[in-house]
Amino acid sequence: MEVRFINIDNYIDIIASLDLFCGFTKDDLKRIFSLLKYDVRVYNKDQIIHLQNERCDTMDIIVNGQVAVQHLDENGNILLINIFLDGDILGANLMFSSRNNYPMTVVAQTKVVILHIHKELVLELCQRNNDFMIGLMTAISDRTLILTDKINAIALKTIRQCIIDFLRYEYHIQKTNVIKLEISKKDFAERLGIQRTSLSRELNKMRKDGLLEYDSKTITIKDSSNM
Amino acid sequence: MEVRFINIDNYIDIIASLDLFCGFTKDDLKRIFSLLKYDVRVYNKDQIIHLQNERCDTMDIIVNGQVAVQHLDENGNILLINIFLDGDILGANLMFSSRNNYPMTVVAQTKVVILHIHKELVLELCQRNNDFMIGLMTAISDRTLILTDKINAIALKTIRQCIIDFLRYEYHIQKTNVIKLEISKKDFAERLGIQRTSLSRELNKMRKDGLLEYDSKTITIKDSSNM
DNA sequence: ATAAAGAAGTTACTATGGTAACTAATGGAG
DNA sequence: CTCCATTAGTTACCATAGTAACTTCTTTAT
Repeated sequence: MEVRFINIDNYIDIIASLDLFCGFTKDDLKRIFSLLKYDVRVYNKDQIIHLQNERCDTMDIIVNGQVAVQHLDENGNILLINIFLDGDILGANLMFSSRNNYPMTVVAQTKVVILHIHKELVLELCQRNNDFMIGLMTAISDRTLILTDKINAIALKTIRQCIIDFLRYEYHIQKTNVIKLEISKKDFAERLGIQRTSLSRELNKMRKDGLLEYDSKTITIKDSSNM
Repeated sequence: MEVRFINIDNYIDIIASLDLFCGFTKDDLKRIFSLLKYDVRVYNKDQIIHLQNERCDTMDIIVNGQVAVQHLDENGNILLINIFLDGDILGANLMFSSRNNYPMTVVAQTKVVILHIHKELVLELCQRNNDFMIGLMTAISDRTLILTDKINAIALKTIRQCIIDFLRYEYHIQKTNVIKLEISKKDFAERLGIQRTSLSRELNKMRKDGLLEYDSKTITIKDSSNM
């Protein structure tokens, strides 16, 4: 559970390259960050970065690595909301909202370097630079879309419908009937918030119904007319 | 399906009283709105204000009335996301996000008066007044909380768990075991995204299990230890 | 006051999907 | 290369909740 504290200088190039800071020069950033209202920390894979209900005092920028935001229930069932990557921002919405507790759990998916910027510094950056404010606004607005997409993806749907929606979406992206799975079946199940065995069973049924074929790495759409 | 167009002057007092416009005088507002990048419209109960996937070009302020944001599936099943009231803002997130189609359906719950402000005017107001921008930021941030709350409320839960969560929350608000229902059972079911009959059945089971009593207006918690 | 509409309750039937308890396959680490 | 851990697949069993087709109770409008 090691959390290493790290000097900002090692990361100033990466930070300066983020869209959010495009209105600042490296020297600006060095000066601003010298005010010390930030931490850079390293988290190991599977380490919890923020627990649900934990108070939020910092805006987090992922400098390097992958972070999962997930809903957990009391039995440990997981619904993955989204994976965030290098340059993505977490907690910005909680900084400006009327409540500031993490509504979900944030977990490192890989080794992750995170820049935690304290609230006062965020507000200062907003005042100092309009592009920064607009950038934050966009980040927060996009967050609402991730959440509505998630609701649309899971609400009122059977497992089969979720699978079909996923395949439709991936067909649209990959432009082929042979959909390459970038994630494990286990992770796919978590993404839909269902049991792995239930996913397995439904894929099997769909194969029997002649809708698709699949192996561990791909799903091949056979009959798109009935999906 | 009548949509009446109305002059802003009738509503300038109400608009000026909204938190969002606290940084503007009535004269400021009259001058700004004279630029004509807005509409005021009246919608009747049950009229659709924005359909899912419809493009969003305006930020909507509810001047008067109630509006429901809901997820609909292909069979017409409803999951109510939230009810918005006088002074609430809709679509602000879509204005700043990288995608701008309504992810859900917006329906008038009562007769509603809505101020539709066009994107350019919103951006102008942001530049002109920092309080307006901060106000928008808060509105959008709070929207993410509504959505995460909704996901937490329905994801991975049985009907009984949803009912218990609702009662716990209402107990916390109403501070009595006799929970007054402000909504119909039908609406309650929509809020949980379930069938009305399933809600009915589960309430019945919970009564048989000695957890609660209920009638059309109230639910009385009998055994909070097992909830 | 009464009809008509809407909300609420009931229940038999059924499909969906979670649980548990396995076996089989895959893939790193040493 | 082979162990061990992780991931994947299978299936019997059962609980949950949707569907449909009713009845009964409330409102509301005339």
